[in-house]
Amino acid sequence: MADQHELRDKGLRLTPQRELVLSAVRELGHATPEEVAEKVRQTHPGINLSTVYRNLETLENVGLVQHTHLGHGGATYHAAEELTHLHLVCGKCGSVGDAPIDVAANFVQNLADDYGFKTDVTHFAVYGTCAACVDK
Amino acid sequence: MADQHELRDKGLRLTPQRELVLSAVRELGHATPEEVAEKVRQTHPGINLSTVYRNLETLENVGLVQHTHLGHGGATYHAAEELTHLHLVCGKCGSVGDAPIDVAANFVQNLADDYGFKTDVTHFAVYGTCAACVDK
DNA sequence: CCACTTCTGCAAATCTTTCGCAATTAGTCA
DNA sequence: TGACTAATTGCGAAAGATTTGCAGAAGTGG
Repeated sequence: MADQHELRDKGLRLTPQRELVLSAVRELGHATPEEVAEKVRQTHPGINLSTVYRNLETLENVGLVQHTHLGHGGATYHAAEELTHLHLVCGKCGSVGDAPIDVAANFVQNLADDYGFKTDVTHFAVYGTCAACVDK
Repeated sequence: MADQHELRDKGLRLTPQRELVLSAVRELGHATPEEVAEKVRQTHPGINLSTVYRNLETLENVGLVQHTHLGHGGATYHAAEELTHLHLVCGKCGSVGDAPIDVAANFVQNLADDYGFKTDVTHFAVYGTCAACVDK
């Protein structure tokens, strides 16, 4: 019911596919369109990949989900309310770690002060080498 | 001649295509493989896109160029010696601004201290809204 | 229940990047 | 300089990801 309201409040139609895509994103935390589709197929086997793509886009337009680039081609989707962390992508092992956005507070402030740039800290991935790989 | 040395010192063969790809990257500053190819075609019309991709990869392996993800699918290449800035990508107008890496020094330090994560600050783009678009 | 508009499924089209292969070419050495 | 060997190029095909056009199906408001 909550779902129904939040989707319809945004002016969207309430379709099973749409609901499932949204809840898949919420359950998965990080997820590529492919992964979302796979998740949705558990309860709705016939769903088409195009539908997943379109719904992710639609949900993003109304602000319920957001995507992040973790480096390669593919985007990764998150539920909007869960976007309280940034991603630390290790170039060696490929792991994706999280860190609270607070660690970037200073950085964001610098960019705002010096360049008038309003940083969307949840939208970019941070590249580097994770602790485990640094030790090697 | 300087070029010849730097390429051969890395154990690479000196082909016209290779040299042209490298100088195209240097002249262009930021460039997608497609843009590099276009630039190279000005003096070497027959060059194949595959060759550009392969040379970019090769040059990256020996450290003469590097790529950055500015958000969408495509990678953007830079000459290694020019990588002294990070990229501020505006989600509204699509502009790509530069900022010296110093503005991130604090941020990088935080990640190192708290997570043992060694950040490659030149490899990621920073997303947000540029000053011009914020004002609107 | 009807009419209207949005969605979905499907297939084909794009776009970008990678691969296999045969022909070409740079670099090395006699 | 003339081979010889391995790296490199061109080309076409292949692969992967995302988008688009359409016709039919489904939700929405009246």
